[in-house]
Amino acid sequence: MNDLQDNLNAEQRLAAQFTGKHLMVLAGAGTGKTRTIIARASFLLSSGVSPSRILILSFTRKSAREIVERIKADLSGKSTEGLKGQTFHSWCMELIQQNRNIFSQSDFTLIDEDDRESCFKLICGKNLKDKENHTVKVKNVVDIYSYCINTSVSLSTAMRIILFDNADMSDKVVTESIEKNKPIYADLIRKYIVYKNKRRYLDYDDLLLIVARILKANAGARDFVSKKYDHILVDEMQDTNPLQYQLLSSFYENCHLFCVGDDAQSIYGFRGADFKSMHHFTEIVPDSTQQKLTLNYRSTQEILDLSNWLLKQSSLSYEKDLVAFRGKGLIPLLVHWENEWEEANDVTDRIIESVMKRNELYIDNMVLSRSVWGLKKTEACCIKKKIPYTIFGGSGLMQSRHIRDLAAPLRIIANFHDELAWMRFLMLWPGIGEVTASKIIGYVIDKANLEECIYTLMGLNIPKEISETLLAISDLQYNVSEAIAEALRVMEKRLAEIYKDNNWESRKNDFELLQEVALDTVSIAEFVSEYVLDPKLETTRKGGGKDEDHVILSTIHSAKGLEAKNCYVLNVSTFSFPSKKAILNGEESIEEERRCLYVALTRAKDRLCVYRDIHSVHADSKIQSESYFLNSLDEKLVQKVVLPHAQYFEDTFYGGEKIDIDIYDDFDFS
DNA sequence: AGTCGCAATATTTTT
DNA sequence: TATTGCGACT
Repeated sequence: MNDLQDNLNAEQRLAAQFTGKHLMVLAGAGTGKTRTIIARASFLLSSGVSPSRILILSFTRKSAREIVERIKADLSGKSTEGLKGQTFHSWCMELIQQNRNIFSQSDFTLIDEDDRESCFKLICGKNLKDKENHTVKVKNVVDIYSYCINTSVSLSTAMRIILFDNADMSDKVVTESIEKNKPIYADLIRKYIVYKNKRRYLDYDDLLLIVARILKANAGARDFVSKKYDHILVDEMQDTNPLQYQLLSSFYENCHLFCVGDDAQSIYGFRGADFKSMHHFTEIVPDSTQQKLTLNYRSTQEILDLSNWLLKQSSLSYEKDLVAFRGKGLIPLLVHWENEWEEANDVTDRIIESVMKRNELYIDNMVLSRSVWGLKKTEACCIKKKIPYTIFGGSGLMQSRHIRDLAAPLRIIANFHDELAWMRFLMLWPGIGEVTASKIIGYVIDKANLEECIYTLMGLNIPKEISETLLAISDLQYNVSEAIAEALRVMEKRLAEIYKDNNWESRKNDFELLQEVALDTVSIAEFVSEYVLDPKLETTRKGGGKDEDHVILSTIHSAKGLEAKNCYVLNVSTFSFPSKKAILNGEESIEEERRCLYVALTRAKDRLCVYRDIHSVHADSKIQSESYFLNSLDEKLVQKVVLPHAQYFEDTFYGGEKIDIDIYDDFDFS
């Protein structure tokens, strides 16, 4: 065979060279998941399978891209032409576009999450109240709708999970409230579906839903599409939701599934991911086999001991007891701080130490946090100490307001029926708010073509830049970069005004980046639909030069699949692992938080630093201190470090139960 | 009636 | 730190 196959251990080789029909590989963290997928791809290619008949799917763009990149790097000799790694969403998008006769969708506009929210806002109107006179939150409506689509649960169930899954309300009260308000939500959702239809919008969920439903219902179509592939390799299987399962079920017959995942790393429950179905894979999928990978190559045993301990505290049994191939190493540090600046300062000091004293690279250091917000102070310290960094996670550049502002006129050119784009674009200009914008849209949306729209706009008493912008870019359909430059030329003055107090200078630089990215696309229409699904700019927020060595600051979610010699996990304190919200949401959410922390801990290869507030053992409430993950931490698992400022507070450390009493109880003030 | 500016506020996580 | 809500002004 070749080197790649020889370097596998027995378990990995068994998986990579599997010759049965379907296989589910249950792989613990760091056990060579990606390596096994690559070896599988390589094995298939060597056995004569054409690259175009192998489909590689993953849940996130990052992991999909990474796998293909690594395959291409590792198999540089072989023909990997046509081998693609996609997200479920981009794959479905492609199927819909390439098979218009099957899926009957043409000339649609794909809308992203923000647009979807705008749609619902439009439908809900201002200050919509429910039967109990609470304001209906648009975000909640979106989440409920999406949860229904992705998991096939009933509206009531979705409402219960998103709205109410809250420990202090009695079940009866919750059920009553749901029954009372259900019609309101049902109505909004129906209106949304009608609205999307009218405007020819598809949202993310529609992409999966259309493909899944049509393939399920139509045997001919199913046969036709599934015969395009021989092998489907699915990474991060634990993040797959019921809708995606249904989608895959259409391929059981004609394709071989090769799925890889780790139940202990399932952290997308909020999107309907259902890791438990991984355990039942052999029951759900006919003709399937299971295979485990248990030997960890990434970390030292001390790091795994702590990670294993964390899972063992759970009431769920994950049956994970990772063993380090590399053997013994350094004990993880548990660093205590008094305030978050001290934490950020210490992290960046340790990074400098790694680079200066141990001659490591910046990229050997990774800082992990539950939320993007939690990285802020560390980012500030990186800037101060001139440490180059890249941030992963959170909303990327394409989500940011100024980019969407500039993209809005381009969207209008691509499809002048795009009401949401009109709304955004028109409201940029002085004197035009929601009401006037709607009025103007009423004038233009039913015109026969774009020229007539622009002509109509010129006749209205509104800022002339509106028609000017559209006119300037209307013949640049096939020169996207130029179109952006032109739109910017007309709009710059206004944008500068809007963002003058909000780092206009750095936003201005983003526009140049946008132009650069646009060079790769052929038409505005293509650019618009492509950037919704795959905003290529998501990780370009850098504090250094282009390909310069850099530290990675990442949310835990975005760090899945990554690893680094030194990992710093921020703020593993009482109020944040698990968060108050998760505690309120009950057992399932708490377990998801636990898995989140598990993912973070298992990223480290050599050195792991876990940070926490020195006051962590004191909690606001009993339930909080009881569920805190590091509560009964075995002291042998970590080495305790107390930062100088926190030392002052160390005496107040109290590990026992906190009892609330009324200190005025003994007095009579009546 | 509609827009704009200011003050208050609440922060997961991703396609 | 970005968004939202409210009140004042056109």
